[in-house]
Amino acid sequence: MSETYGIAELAREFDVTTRTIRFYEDKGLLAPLREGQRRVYAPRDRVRLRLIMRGKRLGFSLDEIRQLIDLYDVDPSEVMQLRHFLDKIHEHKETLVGQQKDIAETLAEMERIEAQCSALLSEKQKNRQTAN
Amino acid sequence: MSETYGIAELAREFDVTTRTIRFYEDKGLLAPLREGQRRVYAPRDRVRLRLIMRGKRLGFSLDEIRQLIDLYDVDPSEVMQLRHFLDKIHEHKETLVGQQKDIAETLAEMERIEAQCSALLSEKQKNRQTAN
DNA sequence: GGCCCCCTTTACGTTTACGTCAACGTCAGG
DNA sequence: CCTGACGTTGACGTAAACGTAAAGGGGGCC
Repeated sequence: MSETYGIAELAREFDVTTRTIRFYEDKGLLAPLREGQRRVYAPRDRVRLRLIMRGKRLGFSLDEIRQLIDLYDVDPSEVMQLRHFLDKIHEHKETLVGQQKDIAETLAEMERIEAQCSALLSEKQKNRQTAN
Repeated sequence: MSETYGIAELAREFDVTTRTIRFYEDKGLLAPLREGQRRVYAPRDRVRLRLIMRGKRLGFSLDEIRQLIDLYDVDPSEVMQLRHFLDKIHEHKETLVGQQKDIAETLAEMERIEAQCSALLSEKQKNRQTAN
């Protein structure tokens, strides 16, 4: 029995508004089934939503995110575009590797500043000790 | 002799428009000197611009980026806020580590898909071989 | 002097990613 | 039957991050 979800349920789980979820549907990022009017979300929609959130945390636009998650369910029978598909993956990979580098650099600097700052702090402490 | 730069010069180097650079100034991310009307950028402004671009690649808002680069030139004499300062650094570090995780996951999936896809492609090639 | 290039400010336009009503349907509980 | 929770579409509002056009100053050079 594949589980299903209501829109409010997903909204709560991912800490977004229902408006947001509908917006993503408008933009073609989600395509839930309908029960009459009401949207019914399958597990795959939930997975997609998780991917969307992850993409957002990495600063991608909804358009880029759509391209990204479309990579997850390409029809392998249409191999006509397989090369092109691999190219897109390479693009994304390069972007991500670039981000890894940016993060590593930034983290290094953060820790440099942090160390410097901690040193200053502990020196202040020592001064208070000797002042006693 | 500390080198200086014109706005167009920096714009070319970082591949943004002059409008963008002025916009960053409006938002308090840059504060170049003036020679009459004209903006004159020192090396530290150039460094800041580089930090801005890096922040953007990581998906931070200009506001977050301003907070980030403000961390780089805090006055160490004002140790009153040293604790608070360390806290901010920790926040940023956590965000970055989270992003690292997100990227690692995404990259892993990309490579999974890629491998799967490559396998399919080479199989196609084999079929063409046997068809000959 | 005329042209070109770089610079300036002011101001309105645009895209993205939603927020915020409004106005209405549906179903369960009291 | 009424209320309240949850859902729907549609339309307008908004903040961020610039783009773009208008209107002009100043300098170099041929």
